[in-house]
Amino acid sequence: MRTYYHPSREDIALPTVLYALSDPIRLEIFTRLAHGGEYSCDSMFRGLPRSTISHHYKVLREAGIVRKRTVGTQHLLSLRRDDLDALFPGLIDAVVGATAGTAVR
Amino acid sequence: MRTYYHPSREDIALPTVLYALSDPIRLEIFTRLAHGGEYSCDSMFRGLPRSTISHHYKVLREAGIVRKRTVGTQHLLSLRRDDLDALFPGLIDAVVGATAGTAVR
DNA sequence: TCGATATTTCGAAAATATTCGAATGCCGGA
DNA sequence: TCCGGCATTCGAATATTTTCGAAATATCGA
Repeated sequence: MRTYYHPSREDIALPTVLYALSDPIRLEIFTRLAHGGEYSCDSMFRGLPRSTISHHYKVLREAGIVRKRTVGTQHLLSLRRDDLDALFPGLIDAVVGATAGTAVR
Repeated sequence: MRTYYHPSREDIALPTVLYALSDPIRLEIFTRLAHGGEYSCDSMFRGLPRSTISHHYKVLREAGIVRKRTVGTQHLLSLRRDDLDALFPGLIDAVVGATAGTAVR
């Protein structure tokens, strides 16, 4: 079973997190995950090349936003809500709330 | 008197805002402004070249985070808190709160 | 062990961002 | 009108990011 690098909680830095969320595709992945549950990578996006999506998963994972585990042949993503809420209280909710408006684009 | 481009409220987009805040220098400018008041550009940073700082001001201004007005020979910066709070409730406070911790780096 | 499925990694091209020194623009006062 | 102070803009070097196709990796089931 394959494992991936995940930063530990104390290595999650705010600028890195903000950067990771500043891309529309990543922001969309983030908001979907924020509504709960784990997603298979495959199930999230169609129409974009796999390698592009994979790149964005990596950015989110290395920023500490997302946790990834492998189950069989699938890779499941979930939000590191526990860590993010502990480090940056209110941030996730504010971002998720902000994307609910029209300003996301 | 010189005027600068400022996006109108409805043109402020979340990814752009998050991007602008994802640079440590800009994040620091942001948090200083978030504590209130207007700052002369000059008074904010010493030790870095003016042109570098000026570049970051521009990014913040064009993202809609900062308002800039010219008074005589000085340029004063202030946070567009009214717009940001209206568009993204809780976001400013969450980011400011997050920088209070050690995770800013 | 072979093939199918799910996803990553590599590599390279194009786009974008950062940094700084030098040159420039704007304003007020002598 | 010329000068000095404050800040921006230009231009160029460097670095980083984004994107995608092709090749590679990992796992499961027949």
